[in-house]
Amino acid sequence: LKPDNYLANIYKLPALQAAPKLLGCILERRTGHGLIQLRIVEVEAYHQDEPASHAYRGLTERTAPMFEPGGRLYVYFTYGMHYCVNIVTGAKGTGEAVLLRAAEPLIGIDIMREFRAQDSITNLANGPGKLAQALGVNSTDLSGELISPTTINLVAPTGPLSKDVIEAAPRIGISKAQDLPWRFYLKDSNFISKL
DNA sequence: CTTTCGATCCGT
DNA sequence: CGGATCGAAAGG
Repeated sequence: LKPDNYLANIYKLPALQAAPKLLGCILERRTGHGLIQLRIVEVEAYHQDEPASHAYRGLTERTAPMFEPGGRLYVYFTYGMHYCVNIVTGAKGTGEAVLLRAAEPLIGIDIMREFRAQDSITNLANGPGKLAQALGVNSTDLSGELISPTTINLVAPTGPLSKDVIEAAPRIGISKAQDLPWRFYLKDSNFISKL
């Protein structure tokens, strides 16, 4: 499979299957200040049949992007000050997405330091709000196309990850469905949220 | 219409 | 552990 087809097939999957496959993929964005790249190390799956998901109560103006075909972005604003970035997956009409929780900075580190007002590399994108801020995401980026030079791009890893470097655990910061182990992260990463 | 509370972060 | 800060969703 070519890299593009590789990702296109992941976008078609249900969020629960797509989530672990997005680990190791490279997130990139071209900003006015230069190129930013990060390696995804932690994600969470959400879908409409489960009460912790924004899509649980059906299609609303806010959650509409989750019901679009896989490959778009679902960006939401929360706690009065933070943005979070999701990759929508699945077919049109199914409300599901993968929350990007943490990533390892690779390229454009000084740009991210500026966006975050933070010097420590391990503290640039080790949380969903921090990750969005490191990418320079704001209200103009709500629910855009994923594959576009003006928004955010995803690049497949050089090779498939072996299953035993991935850990599954309960999701963070939710009050419902806390038992579901739908959070996935790379075991050996130093860039996970909640160190 | 009014109230509640969140897929968070940071400083204490 | 609590404050910041605001919009979506729940409640009356």
